[in-house]
Amino acid sequence: MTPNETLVYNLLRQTDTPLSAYSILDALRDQGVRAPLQVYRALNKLIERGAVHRIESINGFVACSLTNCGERAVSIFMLCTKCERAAEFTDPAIDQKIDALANARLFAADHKVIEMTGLCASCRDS
Amino acid sequence: MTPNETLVYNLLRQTDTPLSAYSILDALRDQGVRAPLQVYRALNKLIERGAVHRIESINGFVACSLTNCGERAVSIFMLCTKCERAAEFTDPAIDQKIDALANARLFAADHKVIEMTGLCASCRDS
DNA sequence: CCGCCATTGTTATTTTATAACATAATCGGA
DNA sequence: TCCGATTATGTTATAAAATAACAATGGCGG
Ligand SMILES: [Zn+2]
Ligand SMILES: [Zn+2]
Ligand SMILES: [Zn+2]
Ligand SMILES: [Zn+2]
Repeated sequence: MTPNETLVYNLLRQTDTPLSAYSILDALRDQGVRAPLQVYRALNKLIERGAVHRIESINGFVACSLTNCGERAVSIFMLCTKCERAAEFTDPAIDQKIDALANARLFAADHKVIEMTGLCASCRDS
Repeated sequence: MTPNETLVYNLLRQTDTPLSAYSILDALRDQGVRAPLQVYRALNKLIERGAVHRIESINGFVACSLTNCGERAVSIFMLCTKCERAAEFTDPAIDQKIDALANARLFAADHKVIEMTGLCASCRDS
């Protein structure tokens, strides 16, 4: 892991809310990260190796909170619109059903995304 | 449906590849649409009523190809990276399993996204 | 006719991501 | 050791996507 990747990864692991690339940049500016590309390059490498996930629906990035999240099964994210926390899960049964749907259509999937937005358990009653 | 919404919706129905808001703008410029906001406003209204879907992973928009796609079940998109076509499906069993996962976590979902990228049936052999 | 409200139009700005190019560090073989 | 290739970095500029702020229009009910 290169220095820039380490900086980005350690920052992401400290939070359970997705960060935008530019907020990562701001947070790391005093540690030598000065340009968006430095952040995006680090993020892309981290994503490639499964250490970080991109949250498509909010243009954010989170560290993977599961072990061995590599391409085994799709990650399912629950994104709270109030506290902004992201919770990551996998569900082999759902994954298998999605694969079956793709196979039935002869679609060769190389990346799968499942995201939900709504209110988390602690935000829904308050 | 307002004039701008009609323009955007009719354009989206003519294609099976997702369009970006700015390519919609370009296509409708000679019909009086001049600013991004006119497109985004129309898109938001169309999305609200389920006539159009946003494809999160590519910042694109497609007309719904199913009947009564309203909030009943989640839409599942297969996005070909070669021909760029988007195919939309629903699968009640998958939808039910995702709801069960959310319920088990006490998460109140108001929007669900499932997207796959890869090669479609016709592009994978060629 | 008048006030209300939804729709539209316009300019400017913010946010997100990449292009293009230059530089430095690393590493393996001649 | 020297060289060439690859990999990582840094920098500036630009493209792409989305929204803010504000003004003007156009029905429509009273
Ligand atoms: Zn993960
Ligand atoms: Zn919450
Ligand atoms: Zn649909
Ligand atoms: Zn295809």
